[in-house]
Amino acid sequence: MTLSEEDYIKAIYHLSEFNSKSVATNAIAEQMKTKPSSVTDMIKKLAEKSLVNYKKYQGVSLSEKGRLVALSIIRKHRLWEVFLVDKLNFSWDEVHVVAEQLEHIKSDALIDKLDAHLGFPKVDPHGDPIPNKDGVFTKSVKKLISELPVGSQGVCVGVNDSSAAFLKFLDKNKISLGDTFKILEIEEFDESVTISTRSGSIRISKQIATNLFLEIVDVE
Amino acid sequence: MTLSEEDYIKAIYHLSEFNSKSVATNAIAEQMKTKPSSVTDMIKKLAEKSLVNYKKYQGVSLSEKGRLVALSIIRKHRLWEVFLVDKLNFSWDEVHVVAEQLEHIKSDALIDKLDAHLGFPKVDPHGDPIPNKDGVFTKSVKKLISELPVGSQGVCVGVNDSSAAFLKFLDKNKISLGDTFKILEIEEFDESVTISTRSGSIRISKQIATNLFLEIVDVE
DNA sequence: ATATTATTTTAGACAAAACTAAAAAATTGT
DNA sequence: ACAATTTTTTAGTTTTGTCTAAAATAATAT
Repeated sequence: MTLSEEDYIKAIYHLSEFNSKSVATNAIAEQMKTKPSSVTDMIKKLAEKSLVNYKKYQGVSLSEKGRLVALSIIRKHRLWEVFLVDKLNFSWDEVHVVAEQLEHIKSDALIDKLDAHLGFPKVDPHGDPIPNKDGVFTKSVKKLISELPVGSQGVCVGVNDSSAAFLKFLDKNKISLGDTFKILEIEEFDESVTISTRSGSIRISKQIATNLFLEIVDVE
Repeated sequence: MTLSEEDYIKAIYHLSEFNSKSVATNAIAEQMKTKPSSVTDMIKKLAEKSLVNYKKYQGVSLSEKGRLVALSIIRKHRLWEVFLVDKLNFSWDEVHVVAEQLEHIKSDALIDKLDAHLGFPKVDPHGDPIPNKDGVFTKSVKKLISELPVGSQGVCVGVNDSSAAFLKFLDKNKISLGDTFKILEIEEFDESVTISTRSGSIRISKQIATNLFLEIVDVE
């Protein structure tokens, strides 16, 4: 597989991740920052190799073979992200670009050993699940803290309100994207939530809880 | 820099590492497993970018700029080799192929952090020195144990005699390529040598000492 | 010294992956 | 329903790195 082919497969995977229908040529062109005509050319090549299902003017979808290729690239990408953050002390938001290069390194032994070295992580630093060797993974869901029951656990991946005041609050309370939180208790009276963080547990108001997204795995 | 350009630069560096004269087109073609005509084409491109000094029919040599590019690739290659052996438990002889891919990853921050993570190693698992960011490195020399004075230290990188009997002896005494040895004592009477290994110290006969190569750094 | 051999370069072609411009098909608006 | 618009595909180039075949230069041998 060429580097370029792998990038197309990945793009098609991500574009069909949620709607699961066939993907438009234009959409791929936009994602890949290229022209629709180039996309058509590449799709034909991928169809030749039966990595995608393709009929003229009807868009494309990944074949089962293509889906497994996509998942193996995503597995590599996410494992490298864990490595960069956990072992090399990169921050949460710096790792994507480098991982885009590392994901194309071809060596099964390397990925197996990297996986073991990292302690077989289940999610990457953004809270996204890491597929196993056979492409199996637990889907994750992004939810507001206020929507979650006691006992839930997840990685903080986003905010609803990005006002300076709110970000300042987060900073003061040592809450950063990429942190793992667990819901310990929900106060019936005012719906404030107690969450555990690395540095202890804190109580946050309902208003805060409706502005913080957690990425949850294992919820099915 | 293209992947291909980087490979040519590296090939030219390695071919001129010892004789330091200009390198023949044919030699590069052989190293790169390609045809001389392709080499000429690429050399012209590298000359355009003033990475090499080139005059028709006269061979090529790296410019200072080219030499620094070569050393930065070699730095990356050797750091990754250390990572693969020290952190991922690859063995000595498995790492080269994977490192050939990893050396092309473009990110200064990555290499800096990898270097720190590995504890700023001076040599790779083969005993070859790792250039620093500015391309400075201590040359290494390959010598027989019998040629070295007491106090020398180096990585075992090769054998003179590769008979089954000799290799069996090495195995029995837990001597493997990639091990680091130090010369503790040389017995005047029979020129036998005591060396320290990871698992203690052993005495080897002169015959053994004239059949084991160490790669020595810092001898200059 | 010059004929023979070996090396290196040129010229012309090809495959991969992109592009532009134009044609074909599908979708949308009235 | 059909004209206008949008999307997709085709056709023909371009660039990068390779190739083969042939020409040019250098090295060698008698």
